[in-house]
Amino acid sequence: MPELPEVEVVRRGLERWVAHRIVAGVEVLHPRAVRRHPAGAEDFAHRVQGHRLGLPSRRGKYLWLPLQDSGQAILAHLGMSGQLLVQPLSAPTEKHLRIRVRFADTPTAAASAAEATELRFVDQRTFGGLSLHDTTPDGLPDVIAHIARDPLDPLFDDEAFHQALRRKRTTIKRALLDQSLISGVGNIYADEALWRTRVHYERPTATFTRPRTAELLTHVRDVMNEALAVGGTSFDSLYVNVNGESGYFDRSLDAYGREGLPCRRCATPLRRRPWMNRSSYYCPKCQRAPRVAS
DNA sequence: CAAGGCTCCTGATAGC
DNA sequence: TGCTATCAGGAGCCTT
Repeated sequence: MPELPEVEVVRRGLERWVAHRIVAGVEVLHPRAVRRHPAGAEDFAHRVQGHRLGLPSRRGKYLWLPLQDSGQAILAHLGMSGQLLVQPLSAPTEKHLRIRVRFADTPTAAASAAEATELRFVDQRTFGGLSLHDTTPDGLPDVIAHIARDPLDPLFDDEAFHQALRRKRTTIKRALLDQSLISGVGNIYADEALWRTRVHYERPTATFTRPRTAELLTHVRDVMNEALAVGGTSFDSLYVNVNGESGYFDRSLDAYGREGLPCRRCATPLRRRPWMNRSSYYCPKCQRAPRVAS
């Protein structure tokens, strides 16, 4: 379940291992992996071939690789289970390999042919994918213009976010997951930030005071930065960095996945509630349910 | 227009 | 043993 910290770990890996390399060829092994590329797999492969990759960027859970001197970028979303792996050419084909990107060069002059690497998009549940898009003057792929800046973006506007919460007629967890208000937050970090702020997931956003919004944003940023520092959250092999390694933040989670376990603040057993086709984990004592509007 | 619900997908796991 | 049901969930799209 890659959210902002996990995607940022992947972005950093791409920056180190594939930036500035020239694409020799692209092989699409599953059409669903390029479903956001309307012209299809063949068109995608053809248009990427021969271009040099620029520095990878990220907004929220989206990341993209600019194609130098083309005004276009390869946009990637990992969905539920997507992985971007930098693998030796000799590595066995993964069971869920969807797209393979070969390069014209080798990473260093000293690297032997056997050590040369390629980029692989592997995705078990096929919610993720790659696509090619024009970029706006500020370098953003045009199809994600509606995605808000994320809380780690220096240009994220805290006051505008607060005002948006005040205007909305919805509840706080829905707002945190609304990528057009704040991007990069998914189910795990939403539950973690709400637990830290002692706020119930169904609190109406219109009740948020400016200090409470500020506190929530601080906790969102803290939990994401702490996760980033240890390589992200991994429950299994579905989320890994570009070298196939797992992160360690799952050991630090206070709410998510802890149904029945004692709250680390007050020892009350945490609860899990079905919510929007997923689950919300919370402490029934620290995070009081809001009074139901009559 | 805003808000909320539906749907895509595969594999692990539980229950019978 | 082998079947079915359930769960994981991001975000585009559809309905209300």
